[in-house]
Formats: sequence, C-alpha cells, structure tokens
Amino acid sequence: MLNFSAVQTEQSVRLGMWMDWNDPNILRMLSEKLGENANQVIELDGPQGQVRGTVEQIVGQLGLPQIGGSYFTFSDENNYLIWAFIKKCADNGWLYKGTDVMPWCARCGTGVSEHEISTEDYPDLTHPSITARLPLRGRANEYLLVWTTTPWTLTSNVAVAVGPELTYVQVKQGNDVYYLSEGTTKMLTGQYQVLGKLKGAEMEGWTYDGPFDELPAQQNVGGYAPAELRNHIGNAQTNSAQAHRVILWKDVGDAEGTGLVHIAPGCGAEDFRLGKQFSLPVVAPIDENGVFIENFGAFSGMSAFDVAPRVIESLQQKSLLYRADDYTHRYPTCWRCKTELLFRLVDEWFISMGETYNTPRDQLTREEKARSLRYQIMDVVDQIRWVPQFGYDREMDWLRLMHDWMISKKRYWGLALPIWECAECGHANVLGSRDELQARAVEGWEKFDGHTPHRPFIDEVKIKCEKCGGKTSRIKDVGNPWLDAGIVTMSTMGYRTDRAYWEKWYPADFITESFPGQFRNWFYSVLAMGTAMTGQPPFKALMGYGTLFAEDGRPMHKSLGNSIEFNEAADSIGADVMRWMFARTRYETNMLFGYHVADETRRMFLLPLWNVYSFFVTYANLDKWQPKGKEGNKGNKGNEGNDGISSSSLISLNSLDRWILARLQALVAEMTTALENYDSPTASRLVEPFIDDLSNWYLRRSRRRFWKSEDDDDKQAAYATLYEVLVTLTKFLAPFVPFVAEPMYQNLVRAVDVNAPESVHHCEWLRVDEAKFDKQLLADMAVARSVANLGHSIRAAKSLKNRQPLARAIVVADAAQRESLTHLRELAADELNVKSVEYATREEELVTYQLRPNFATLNEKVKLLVPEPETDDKQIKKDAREKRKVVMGGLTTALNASDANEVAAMVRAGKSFALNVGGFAIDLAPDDVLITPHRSRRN
RNA sequence: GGUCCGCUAGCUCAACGGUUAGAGCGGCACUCUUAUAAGGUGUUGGUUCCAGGUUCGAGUCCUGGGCGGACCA
Repeated sequence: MLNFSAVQTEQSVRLGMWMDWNDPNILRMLSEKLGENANQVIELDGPQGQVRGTVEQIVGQLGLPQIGGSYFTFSDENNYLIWAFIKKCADNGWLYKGTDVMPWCARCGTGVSEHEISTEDYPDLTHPSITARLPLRGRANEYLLVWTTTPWTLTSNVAVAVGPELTYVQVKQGNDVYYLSEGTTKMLTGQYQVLGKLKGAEMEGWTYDGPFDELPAQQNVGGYAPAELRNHIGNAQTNSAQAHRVILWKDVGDAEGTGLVHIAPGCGAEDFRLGKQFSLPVVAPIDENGVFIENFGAFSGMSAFDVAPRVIESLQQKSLLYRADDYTHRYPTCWRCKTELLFRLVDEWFISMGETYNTPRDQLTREEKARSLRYQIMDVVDQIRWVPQFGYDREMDWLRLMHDWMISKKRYWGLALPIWECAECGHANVLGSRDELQARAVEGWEKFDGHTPHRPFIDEVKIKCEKCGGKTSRIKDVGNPWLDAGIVTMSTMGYRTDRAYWEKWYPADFITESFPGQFRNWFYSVLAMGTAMTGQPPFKALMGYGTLFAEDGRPMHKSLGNSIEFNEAADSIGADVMRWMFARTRYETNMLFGYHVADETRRMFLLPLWNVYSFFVTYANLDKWQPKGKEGNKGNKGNEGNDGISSSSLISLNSLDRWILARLQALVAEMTTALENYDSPTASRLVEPFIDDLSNWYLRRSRRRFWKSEDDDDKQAAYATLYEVLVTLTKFLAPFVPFVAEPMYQNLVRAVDVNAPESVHHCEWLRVDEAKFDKQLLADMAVARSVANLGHSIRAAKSLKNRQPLARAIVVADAAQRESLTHLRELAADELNVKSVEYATREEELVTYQLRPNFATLNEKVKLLVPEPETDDKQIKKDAREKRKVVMGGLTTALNASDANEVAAMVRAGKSFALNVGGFAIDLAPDDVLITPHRSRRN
C-alpha cells in the first residue's frame, strides 16, 4: 500500500496537482522498515521538526501536519476520528444492528449497500427462468403455477404470494388444473380450458407442497440459516415445508410471470419483509462465498451460480416443472468486480437516517430534527454553495429518499469498527477513542499497544460489557470505505491533536469531484460525518463535473479504439495543455477529449503566449534590459520584497502601451469575477482573446520599438509595458497552467529580484489598478481597429496592396467616433499606410443609413401607451395585443419611410423627434433609434 | 418508469425574451510577413432536434415528443 501510494504521489506531482503529499521516498522507506521490523524506532525530519517513533507509529501519523503530506486513510487520526463519529451516532441512538436480506457479492465476500449499486451496474443479463407447478394440498391434480428468475432460491421457498385484487383463472390442461392470473395466460403451453375465475384474496391460506420439501433444511423448525445468522431468522413455530401457503401481497402484478410469486424470505429483501409480517420461517441457503451450506442435500457445497441445471433436473424428476426458458432482465452486479450479486441474509450495522416526515422541512420542530440525521444534513446542505446549482437538488433528492446507511463490511482489512458486542446480553459497547479503549480494556491491551487500530491486533483487546459486566470481543466487521473518505475534513487537519489549528481550516472552502456516484458516496459521507460531528457544513462550496468522453463523442472504450491512456495523454499532450482544455470546458457537461482538440488548444493558446514571452526574452537579453529599480537587486537581500512589478515603472505616454495595460486591467477585473463564481470556462475564454490582442495587435504594432538601435524612453516604455503584462499574466495563469507560468515567473521576476515571492503561486492575487484602467482608451482603440479593418478591407477589394502608400483614408464617423479617433489617427494611418486619416465632409455621398427601432428601449414606452388591460375579457385582451402589434410593427415601417439622412443627423446631434405610429405620437430619443451605415455603391 | 443536463454552421462552442443567430477551427479565393507550425481581407456554410403554444417579438419561456448523457426507482 505504501509503495502504491508512492507511485500515485509521483504521478500527482508530475501532473501538477499542487498538494502537500508525503514524500514518495519516505513512503518507500517506511514500507521497507515495516517489512524488517514494525517496532524499530526511527526518526523523521518533519516540517515541524523531528518526529520519533516506531515505524508503525510513524505510519499511523501519515497525512498529519507533523509528518507532512495530505491524506492517508490508515492513519490513526483517520481511524480514531471515525470511531468518534460512530460513537457520536451511537450516543444519539442512531447506530443499530439490522438483519436483512441484502445484495451480496460472493466474490468480494461482502454486502453491497444501496450507495454502491449504480445505474451502470445493472446490465442486461440472461438467466434461466423457471415456472414450477406446485401441488395444492387437499386438491387432487390442482397446481399453483409459480415463476422465478432465480432458480437457486426455489430450494428455500416458503410461501407463494398473490395480489388480493388481481383476477386469477383456473384452467384445465389434460388431467391437470392450474391457477394463474388472468393476464398471464399467454405463458401457458398448448391448449387449455378455462374452468373459472377468482380473486387472489379467495386463495389466501391455501396450502401446497413445496418444490424441495425433501431437503433437511426445509424440515427444520423455525427455518434454517448459516450458524452465525441462526438467531436472526425469527421464531416461527413450524418448519418451512409445513408452512407453505398462499399469502396476499398488494404489490403482486401480472406484467410478467404467472401472477403468483415465489417467496423465499432468506433470499430476497421484499420476501424477508413479508416473512416477518406473516411470521414465516426463513430459509437462508448460502454462505458468504455464495455456496450452499449443509442440509441442502445434493446442493450443499455447490455455488448458487451453478445450481440452476440441477434445480431444473430435480423438478423434472419430481414432475414439478411446467416450463423453463431463458429470460433477459436488468440485474445488479458488484461495482468493484462486476460479479452478479446474490441476495443473502446478513446482519450488518447501520446508521439510522431517521424517518421521513410528511411535514414540510421548515415546519419541523427542533425535536424532530434532533432525532433525524437526515434533516440535519439537509440544513447543512442549505448552507453550501453548489456549483452547478442543480447539484443542490440532486443531493437533497438523495437525502430525501435514502435508506439507513450501512457502515459495516464483511472483510478482513479496513477500519476496525469500534463495536464490542456482548455475547451474553447482546449489548453493543461503542468506543470513541483509543483512550477509552485503554481505560476499558480488561485483556489484550499489551498485545495491541503500539499498533494501529487494525486487525488482528485490535481484536486482542477485550473489554467489560457496560451493561452486564461480561467480557466482550470486538465484532469481526470492518468499516465501509466511504467512512474513510468522509472523515477527511477532520482527519487531515488535526481535529484530535490540535483543535485550534483545525478550527482555522474547517470548513473547507471548496471541494470538487466528478459527478457519477458522488451524491450518494463521497459528497454524502463528507456531509453526514461533518454534520454529525459539528452541526456545521464541512465545506462552503462544491463543484461537480461531468465525464470525459472520446473525441468522437462516444464513451472511451478500449474496444472502440478511442480511449487514451492517461499517462500517454499527459506525455504527448502536456499537462498544461490538458489543464487548459479542462478549464475552458463547461464542467457540468461531458467533455470531449482527444488529440485534435489538444493540438488546437496548444496552437491557439499556449504557443502564442509562449511566443510573446520568447520575443520579450530574446530582445530584453539583447538589450540587457532590466526592470527599473531591480538592476541592483540581484542577490541583495536588503530590499523589501514585492510582487516584482516596480512601482516606479515608467508611465508610458504611448497609447498602445496604455491601451494594453488598460486591457490587462479589464482582464483582471473580469477574471476575478469569473473565478469568484467558480467559473473557469468564462475565465479562460477571457484570456484567449487577450492573448490574441497582445500578440496580433499590441506586439505586431509595437515590435519596431524593440528593434530600434537607440535606447530612448519609448523603447524603455515598451519593455516596461510588455514586462508588466507578462508578469501579470503569469500570476493569473498560474492556477491554470503552472508548468508554463512558473518558469516564466522565475525568469521574469525571481531572476532579477531575489526578494520576490519564491513561486508565482505565492504571489497575491491581482487587484485592478484603476489608474491604468482607461476605459475611454479601450473604446477609442476599438474604433481605431475598426477603421483599420475597414481600410484593409477596401484595400483588398480594390487590390491596393498595403505596401503602396496612399494619400488619405476618408472615414465616416459620428461625433463620438471622431472623438475616439482623435488620439489614434496616426496609429490608424500607419496601419493602413496612408498619409492622413480624414473625416468625410459629405457623408451622404459615401454612405446610406439604415434605421431600425431599438425595441429594448421602446418596449417600455409602448407598454405605457398600450397597457396590459386588467380584465379577463378575451376580446379586450386581444384588442390590446393587436394594438401593440400595430405599434411595434409600425415603428419599423415609419422609420423606413422617414428620411434616413435627416433622422441620422438629428439623432447624432442628440435630438429627440416624434413619430406617428398607429394613432400614437411617440417621442423617439436618440437611444431609441439604431443606425447602421452602409457603404454606397459608388465607393 | 420518474427527475435533471444537453442538442445551434462540416467540427468545438458562444449568444440579459429584441431586430440581419455569432466566434474559432476546417474549406475556398486573394494577400502580407525580419517573434509566431503565424497574420490580414473576403467568401463558403444554419429548418437553432421535432411539433404545438405564450408573446408585438422565441435559439432563449411553456407543453408534448425524439436523441445523447447523468441521477434515481
């Protein structure tokens, strides 16, 4: 396990998951020492100083702050905290041992809780289905037709259930008379004659001969079960063979089968419940490996999976088989090993979720909530931010519907459940800590002392029963693994050892995990355990995400040839590219993953970013440029450390510089908002156009400033600006693409300032610098770039290459656009290679205008003119609708009919004007009219 | 069987109930280039899954259905 953890850790580090893991070499060392001698004393250099102890003690502290690292479920901290949780549940009266028939994996040798069966674990499987004819006692040649898809359970048949309201028919075939429901007669083979009809209720109490009454187990009074379960089968007064009778069950339907349901209380959950209700014997035939126990005749020693042919053969010999067919149905399988599950009588430990009240949640009394962990968790769920929002509903849905939480496992290794069950009086002694165990131990402590609380050592400890004083042993069960996963918010932060430290960290700010299964598994167990222990949310925000699909939109499967092995992807695509792909995808939907998307991501985003950086580095090195104020800082520890951007950096007068810095501020503002909303797709999609602006506009327009030979203020300003942009970029790209951001930061910042934070990840998050956030300039540049675009377009259309200088570009622009362009005319002129940029004096010769009503603003005005009538009269309502339609539609027509140039001139002058539409005079403000210029044909 | 998410150009995805549904990639044509496996201009490409409904106006809201995925019985 330690070696495995070491490999996992190395992989995590390589993939850039920046967590405090335990050092893989230490893990391997511990593994070796553990093999040599678990009790040898060693010393480790921990982050908080030397740690000394036996190898096993050190292992027990893995994941704790004093050893470093994160999360090890076999640590003492983890184990004893789960004890504390279970104790707390016991104190609240929530812990109980239940006997039930549950899904069981014979291969894993353990029960499978409802949490663990997921939709995918219900494949379509084909089983032999059997219709047996069971002779009615006291009615010669009359038979019940009983259908089952699990032949092995026929050995344990106790009763037959019929629907009380269902109609049954009595049919004759040859000399034999059969009973089955009216709706299932199509299953009969051959000709038949209907003799009569009756309600299921009329059949209640009929007795019959069972299919396997010759088995000793069928003849045992009270029923029969594996030895360890024998006191859980109730106390029926008869044996099973004597007990066979027809019982009523309202859930019996006749969609399939015969409408008569074979009931084996030892082999089905519903059957078990009915068995209790009718005080039937319980016959439970299989052991933990799915093998028939003794007293089942020839079946004893056979696996439940193998007996179907022999069951059929035996029924045939006894002339009890009516028909046998293959039947395909959805059948549960084990989530781990995919083995078909068997239903088996078990005794397991549960934490009660409390009843589900009919009262709405906000009307429950404090006492009702105090009784019910279910509602306490719901209150905690209310306080958590769920991303995406529907996660809240899913978790609530699960909490409303879930049954009690089965926390035991029939296995050897795992969390030792802290339950000492008294063999004398049956009392369950629950221990909440190691100290408590030591205090109550009456035997075996010395054998356990120095070991982690696991089998076999833990089982050496015997305690005195607090009820009857008898010597008690621990139950053999270990804990459900989700207990280990759910205690994380307490166990990793020293809840037991350093409460003040833990309080600083609890609740976690954020957890995230892929959706499938987690609402009932990890999310649930963290919530349940946090709630029970603290009554407070264990985390403030949760983000769930979808599943990875192949590029072709199908699930990844080796057999489809579309799967990409993770290591291979990381190697050939690169961790940062993969991270960016994930970041820019909407997390709640399924993500398509493949090499083509990866190539595009690299080409569109990572390469341009790197090239800008590389451009800067190349020329800065050539010019031996250093950020201002940092030249003398190399190796000089005297200065106050700061974030690497010199506050004294030159205020550039260059509008491109000021523009890209303003653009950067806008990005900081928008990115911060997006990330505060846990919205990485928006954040990444904000960065991409910025990189484009930086590379293809700022740098393309600025590069000559870096090339020129004289070292003037303009060149300095260009360097300082690009430097600031790049350093800022490393900071907000660090969480997304650490492998690119960190070396950039090291080279740009640390190389010139040893006092700067050691890593880009240690830098403060960015704040908007309002002084640089020149919104007017952003608008101005948008106009200038639009002019450039239009100019390029005209050049291309007229085949006038950009190399060919032209005298002037004539621009049609409104007052605001002209104002915008005033400072950037030279830039636009240079880009277009024209001597001057001028404004059109007679616009109407160059352009025509298209006018459209701005419905967004006019909506309110029209609502005032034609209000929604407060009446139910359909005609009046319809009239109002018609009127609105006339007005809204008329606006477009009226505007089209007016003189576009004249209106445009008025609007641009900021004047309102009236328009007559549908009998109303509507005042149109400048905002109410949208003007689109079109180039006229002559130009 | 019930619930939730998605369905928009060849592909990946945008689009507070608002007018002519947009980007990038791809295709095609032209073009530029001393950081760029680039850049620019134009062009191609749409029954916004289907059918109803609400609304002056629907990719967007409502109802029903289809397909894919998830969750739960």
